[in-house]
Amino acid sequence: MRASDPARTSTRATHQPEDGRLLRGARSRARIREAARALFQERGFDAATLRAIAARAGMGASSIYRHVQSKHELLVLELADLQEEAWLDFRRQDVRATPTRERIQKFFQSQHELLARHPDLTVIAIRATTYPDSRISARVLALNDRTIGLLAEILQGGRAQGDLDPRVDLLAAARALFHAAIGARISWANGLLTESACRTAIEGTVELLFRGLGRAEGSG
Amino acid sequence: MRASDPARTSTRATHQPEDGRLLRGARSRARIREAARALFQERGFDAATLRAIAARAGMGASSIYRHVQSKHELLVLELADLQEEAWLDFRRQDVRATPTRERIQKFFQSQHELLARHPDLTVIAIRATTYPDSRISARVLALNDRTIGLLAEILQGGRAQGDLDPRVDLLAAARALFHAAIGARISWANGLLTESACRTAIEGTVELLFRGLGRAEGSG
DNA sequence: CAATCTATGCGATCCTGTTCGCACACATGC
DNA sequence: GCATGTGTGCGAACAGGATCGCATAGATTG
Repeated sequence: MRASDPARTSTRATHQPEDGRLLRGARSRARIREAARALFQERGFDAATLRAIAARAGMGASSIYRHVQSKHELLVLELADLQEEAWLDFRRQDVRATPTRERIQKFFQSQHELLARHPDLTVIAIRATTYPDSRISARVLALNDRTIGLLAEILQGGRAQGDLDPRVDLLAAARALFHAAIGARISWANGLLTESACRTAIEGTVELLFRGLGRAEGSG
Repeated sequence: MRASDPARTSTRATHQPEDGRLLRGARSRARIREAARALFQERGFDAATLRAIAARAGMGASSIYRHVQSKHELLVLELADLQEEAWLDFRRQDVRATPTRERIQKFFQSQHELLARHPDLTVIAIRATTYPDSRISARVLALNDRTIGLLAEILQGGRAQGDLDPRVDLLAAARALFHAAIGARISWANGLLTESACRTAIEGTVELLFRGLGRAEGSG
């Protein structure tokens, strides 16, 4: 087997925590991530060359692959951080008693606010999911699933309070919301939608799903 | 200005229709498309090298760029054909009098049947939309919009027959359906969903949107 | 026919993500 | 201290998509 496998974050049981090599590696990883983040922000993902990232991190390009499986992974790491941030942001201001629809809206707002500042994150993450046999693809999908899970959790709360039709498949609903939001963001990233139009579109989808498309007999 | 611009399909007014050069070009394009289609099918998009496509088409790799802007474009051409086929297939068996929900379901079935045979088409098309400054991205989005338009048209018919709540934004609904379907297909392409599970998921989304998420007072 | 323009084709080359083989540093076991 | 194993780094090389400059065949003009 090859020496180090970038997949695992090292630190085997046999190693002392102050192993010089591991410390060095950890510092390198930190420098790489910092360089990547800065360059993605400055030039965008595609224009941020791996060699440029490496240079800013003070190392050769190939060395990056000791710590990361692919360039996409660098972005996925950012995405994970940002998603965490969006969740914290949401949870901080979430009140479980508010109507479910509003809670969902708030969540998308939190997310949108952060994503709007990092145009690449959404789009390149989507791109990553189009390399089906790469491990990065699975990572992104897992992140997505976590977001979908949070949405489902909110919906679940709504059901418990009788806000929602008890028959609907909440996970399916969460997925639909999530993917619709992504669709809107792709349009935004491609310049077909302004940032606020994108937000409005997402809001519209939420309303749509909540109102229901079919004519509810007795509400027309 | 450069001589030939691959963007336009040549044939300027000044040229006779039997201009030998243009005929030759047309034949080359045909060979390229055939080679690309075959290799995409055999090996998948990523494994189908441009040099291999060129070889099978009987020309040098760089010559392809006389006729096409990028490798992605070769796929988009396939996608456009396939979409046309899906529409024809749908229209052939569509009966306007059937309930709207069923018509929508049928449409997705038509589409799904064709896409299931060409795993790359959906996924790589999505990837293409993640290169925001390329022209291919816009082409794919335009194709998507056409599909969304067709869905909206069906919904419109439903509204005319009183099947649907007159207040909903049909375009937004069409978009939501479309993007939810794409989301399911990405999962399918990544092996998280079997083909039939993917179809079921799409059906579920349609049902969901039609039933409506919010509790319709008087239906529980 | 000569001069010119245009559509097509080609090989060399570039760029960039990624892999490879080797070297070095540190840690561990004898 | 020496052999061995492991974590890290590097430069060279590879692969594949894209670009460039030049060549050629056919069309057009005079």
